Amino acid sequence: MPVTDAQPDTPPARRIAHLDMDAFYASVELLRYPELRGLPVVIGGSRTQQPLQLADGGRRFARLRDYAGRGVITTATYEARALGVFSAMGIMKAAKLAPEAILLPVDFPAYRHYSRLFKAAVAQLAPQIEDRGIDEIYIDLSTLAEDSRLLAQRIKDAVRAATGLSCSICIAANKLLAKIGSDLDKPDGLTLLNAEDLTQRIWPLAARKINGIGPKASERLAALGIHSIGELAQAEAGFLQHHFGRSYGRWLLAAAHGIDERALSTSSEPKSISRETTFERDLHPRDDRPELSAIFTALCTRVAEDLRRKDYQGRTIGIKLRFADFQTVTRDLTLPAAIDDAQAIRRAAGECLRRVPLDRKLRLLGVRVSALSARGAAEDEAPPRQQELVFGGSVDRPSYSIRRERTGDGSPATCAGDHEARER
DNA sequence: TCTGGGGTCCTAGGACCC
DNA sequence: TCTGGGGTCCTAGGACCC
Repeated sequence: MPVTDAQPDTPPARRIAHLDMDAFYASVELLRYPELRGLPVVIGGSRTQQPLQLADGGRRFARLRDYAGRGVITTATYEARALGVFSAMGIMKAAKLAPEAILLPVDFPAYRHYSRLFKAAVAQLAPQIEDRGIDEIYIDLSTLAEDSRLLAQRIKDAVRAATGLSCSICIAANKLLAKIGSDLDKPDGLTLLNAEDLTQRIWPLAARKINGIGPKASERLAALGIHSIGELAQAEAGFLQHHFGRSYGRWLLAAAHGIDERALSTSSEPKSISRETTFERDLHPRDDRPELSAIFTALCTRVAEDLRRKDYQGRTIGIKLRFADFQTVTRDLTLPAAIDDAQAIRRAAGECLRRVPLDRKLRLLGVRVSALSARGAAEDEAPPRQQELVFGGSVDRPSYSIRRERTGDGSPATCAGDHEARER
């Protein structure tokens, strides 16, 4: 028999690693402030004070109890987590649990620097990498020959050599399992999962541990008596599809059985660029109009700077408002051509704003640009008409329909197409 | 002393086209 | 005029992730 490549029933086994840096932001800060090692330290807050340099060479750090404001915790060291303090917790709440914990401001440039270092170190050993944010990646090891444990240890060593930081890593058959596995032995973990581990090590875990089952879905599952991944795996397909829809229901069951065929996505383009801010105090569109107006314009300016820096422009401009009661609304507007300058963004965002009734206090304002394209040919557009830029006010230009404008300017293919349609 | 900021993806309805 | 249907674009909201 000639050798063929047809082996339909046994696809080659994949080896996928998930690597997650341990308490990443906090660990970077400990490199800078080694005297904080072993202490409960949290990173977060919007206006957190920098450590104070003392005359004797020492430093004075802010404590959680000193904080007043609306910030949340971004990262906590394991010592702080032991006190019940976790990511996304309001700082004021965390201060009740651990008033003496050290509080440091976030320093994204520093974290991005270490992020690049660890990713570059891994890429030296295994180039097939999917970026999953600042502190985690997937790595496809399928084409490498080396033993999994040795490979994982080499990757961990390389990350530590490049950054001085520890990470947790899991090698499994797919992204879903590798992601769950990297959390099993944190910090500084090294976990290998094979097919037999599914029932023993995965099924006892909470369904919430599956990437894609969030707070809402896990709550609904719990209401149906499903708490663990194993319980989810035993559920009837029809039952899950009835309660969660066809698509999500099917996915839930497959995930619980450890099935995940997704390939790594080794490159991607941004889909949107946005800036938003939560105010220190709630602002009223009428009483605080000048302040809101200034914030709104500043957000547009920052988005425009981001676009320029990254060489993108966008056709869809959107706003996000969060009222004092936390109700959130969005409005967006698609323009005939992509833009990237602050004034044009401000005008379009202003149009969006006029479609929201502004009768209540706001806590957040955001501006987003999507439908992005690389900045290039279409840079020379007619200069935008001057208009008064006021927050939510009546601007003397009438609100306009983009849909009308688009059909109005007549795309070349329209007429011929119309005829053909009527012929039928 | 409630609840950050930057993202992605999905759903669903209406407009519009063929 | 109603019937029928598929496809795309736009908009709004929501779940989820880091």
